[in-house]
Amino acid sequence: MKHQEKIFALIDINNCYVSCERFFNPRLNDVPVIVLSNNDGCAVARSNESKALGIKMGVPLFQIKDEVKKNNIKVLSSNYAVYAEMSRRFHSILASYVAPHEQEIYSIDECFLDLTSFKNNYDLVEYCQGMRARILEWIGLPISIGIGRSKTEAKIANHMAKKGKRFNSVCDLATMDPKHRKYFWSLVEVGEVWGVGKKQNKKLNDIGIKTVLDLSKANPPIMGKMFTVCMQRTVLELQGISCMPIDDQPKPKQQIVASRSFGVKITELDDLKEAMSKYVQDAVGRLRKEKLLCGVITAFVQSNPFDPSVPYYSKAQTYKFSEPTDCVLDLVEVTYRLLVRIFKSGIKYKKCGVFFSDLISKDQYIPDLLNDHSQNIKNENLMNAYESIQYKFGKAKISVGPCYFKDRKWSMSREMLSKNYFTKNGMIRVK
DNA sequence: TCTGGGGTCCTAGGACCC
DNA sequence: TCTGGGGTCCTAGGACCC
Repeated sequence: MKHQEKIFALIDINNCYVSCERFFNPRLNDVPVIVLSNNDGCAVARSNESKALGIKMGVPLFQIKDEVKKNNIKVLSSNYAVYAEMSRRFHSILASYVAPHEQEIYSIDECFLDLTSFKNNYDLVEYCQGMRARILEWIGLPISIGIGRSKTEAKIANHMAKKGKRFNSVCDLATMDPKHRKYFWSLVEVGEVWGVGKKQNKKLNDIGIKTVLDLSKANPPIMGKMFTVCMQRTVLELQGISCMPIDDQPKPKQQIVASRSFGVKITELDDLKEAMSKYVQDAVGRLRKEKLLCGVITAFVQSNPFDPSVPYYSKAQTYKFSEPTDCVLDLVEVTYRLLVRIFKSGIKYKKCGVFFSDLISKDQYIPDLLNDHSQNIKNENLMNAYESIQYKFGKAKISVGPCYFKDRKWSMSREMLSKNYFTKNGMIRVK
């Protein structure tokens, strides 16, 4: 049987966080802009003007402060509440183009669509240009679209759509003349391929595979042996054989992590406790939203790994619950006990956090017959009341520990934060 | 002075079992 | 004297992604 050719599109928001900020503040248009990571640490989004100035992805702000000043680069703290709402709208518009099983929400700013059923009756480039125009008109975000016979090829096509002016932001590798495809691929470094990171890039270069074209010509089983099964799949995907289907129903989470670096160094156990309890409450919020229970909790603390003047301190402790839980009181209490065990005085702490793992679905969990189930019911009532109060009156009204008070020592810095342009119902604020 | 946070998957190796 | 081998599960660590 002939291999059934699939068609995928990868749609992403150009310079996502910068584009979101520009939608609400047009004065940021046509000037260099960067958006920083938490704590105003690194540049995680750059406008094209900033990229042209040579600002690299992930570079710490303090290393580029001269360039920022000289070129009058606009610098913003990240405003995830706004980006998340813009992302929701982006994905929901794309959902209107395909059946539910044909859309995969890959990340905050990326989405795969399976367009196989459109290939015979539509000009795909024209169709995708329509999407682009609609997203720009409806939510003001610029996007790029790559089309390919596999997800990996669609990713490369997306890269080309951004780099090559001739493509006008939509690049279709699936129907491109193979001669042209080969030519373009000879110009793209192999490190651009989805799944090829720094280490593998080097290893590939060492054996003479330098471009996408080189990798596409490799022998899949041999590459599987020399590297991993993932690499084998990547080569096959570049050869037009789709190995990764659309994942329209993401698996339930396997772990939940909540952690932050501190704005200043922390030395006191009490401050760590406050910070930890906030992170636990954040993680519990996500746990309950996904209707999961936590079986294992890990708490960790770290000093600054970049400070060469003191030895790096990093410690973690894990606790397994006899019965999985989503009760914030249990989880905070255990975290405190773990924290006491990993705390060492005299250390300047830079970061701490918690991992929840061994997550199981609340609906499928069968409680131990020998345990007292009445406590679970009490806990659930407590949690519901707790969450209702927070929703109605704000998080600062009730919490475990004083962690939602403003201006805690350990709070992260966000000195260049834009407004929250949305209300809690997702409406745009007018004032 | 100042360096993000939240994830997934794969592999190798050890323990254990029959 | 000769001393198997296949399977599973778990964990730590690595690599990668956005």
